[in-house]
Amino acid sequence: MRLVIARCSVDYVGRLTAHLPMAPRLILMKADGSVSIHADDRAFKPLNWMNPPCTVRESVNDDGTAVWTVTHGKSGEKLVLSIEEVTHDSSHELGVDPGLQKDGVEAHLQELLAEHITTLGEGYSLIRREFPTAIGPVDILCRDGGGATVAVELKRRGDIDGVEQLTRYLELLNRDPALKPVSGVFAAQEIKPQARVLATDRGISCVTLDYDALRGIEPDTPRLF
Amino acid sequence: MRLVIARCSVDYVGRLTAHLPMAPRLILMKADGSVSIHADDRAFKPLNWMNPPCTVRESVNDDGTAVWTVTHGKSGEKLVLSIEEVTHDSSHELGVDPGLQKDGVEAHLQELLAEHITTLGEGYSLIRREFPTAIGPVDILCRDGGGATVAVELKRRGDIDGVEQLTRYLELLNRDPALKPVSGVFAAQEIKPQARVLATDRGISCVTLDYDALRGIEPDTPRLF
DNA sequence: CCATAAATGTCGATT
DNA sequence: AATCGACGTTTATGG
Repeated sequence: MRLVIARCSVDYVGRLTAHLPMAPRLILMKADGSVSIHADDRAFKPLNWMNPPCTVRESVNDDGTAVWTVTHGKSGEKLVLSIEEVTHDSSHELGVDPGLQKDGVEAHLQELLAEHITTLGEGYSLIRREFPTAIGPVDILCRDGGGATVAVELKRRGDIDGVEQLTRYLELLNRDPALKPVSGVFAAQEIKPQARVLATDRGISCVTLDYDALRGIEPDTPRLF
Repeated sequence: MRLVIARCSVDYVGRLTAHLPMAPRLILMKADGSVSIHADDRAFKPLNWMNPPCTVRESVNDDGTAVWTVTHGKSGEKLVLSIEEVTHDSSHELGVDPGLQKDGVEAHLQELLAEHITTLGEGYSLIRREFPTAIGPVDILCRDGGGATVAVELKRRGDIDGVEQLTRYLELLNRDPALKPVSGVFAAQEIKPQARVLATDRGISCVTLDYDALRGIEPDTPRLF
């Protein structure tokens, strides 16, 4: 990883055209070949960047300023840096990162809810996760206490488009005489007010999930070992 | 801007839970208060980060390792860094960045299509761009060769939610006796297969736009100067 | 490699 | 504060 602090101007030509006037910035060049140009704000987001795989060509202008041309072969995108005043330039060997362990993303929620399907109501039973349809997999398909089919759409944050998604599934599933009638459950850690209104309006029930609680309790069908 | 290269382990608790085992990384602390932890890959995306406004508290463990606790007051998110071996630590004054000038393709596309409305078909004529409705402006409203109203939704990338958006407009517009019947056109530089399927199922036609071609040809109504 | 859905999405405008 | 739409979205995953 190479860290350069320098006054630079940048031009990007690719999916759009962008220009950065000359100013002091951080140029971050990673071992994966990526280049990103950071100001002292915008949180972790760079002003400009180039994703790998890309190649960097260094040249020198007539007036002595260095020019780095970063090219992304596949897409034809190009990033051109003119570098005036280098305040800092250091390289560091970091090695391969052991990587990030995440817990609490949608996949985990789905696992947990499938394991604790009675969270949705007394007598519920799982049919299957990722139930395939022509327009994509339904997160969870199950039966309610009365044996009727229930389609569950799962989100970490329940927004209006999640309700739309579930609505599409329900429409399709209810065309199948073997499954019909299929009701819908919109389950999320947090459900936005408007999403709740839309869901209710469409006869879809909303369930707010408590991840920590789900993780804490015993599974519906305890393991044998 | 402070750049620290150090062996560190990181724990994030907030919207999800995440853990990074001890390894050498870049810790980037910006003047805006943000903190981000980078490995030598993943392009410009950090392994972990905290957005401003947040506060950093430095303390020292019993075994002498430094612990930085980054707290986001509003959301309750927390980032805890244990720092073992600092290889590099430097600070740099960058000042306020003059900022990025973008010349987007996006806005231009609407202009071009409005100018070349016959791209959609023989005899098409523009009613207006950004036609206002109660749920937001329709990108382009026009008439087809037979004089019937056509609503156009325009995207750079045509995804399924663009079709949903257009569907909502169409439903609304078709309640207006003066406009009815209104048909829909989904126009984008690239249309995803699933979006195309959904659009077709709803009687919405799809048009793939060629930005360069649109820019190259003469306008339908040539300018007088 | 293409298509699709998730993301600690982020970011900005608007209500 | 919530919503909506755009993003050079990026990233992971499954076919």
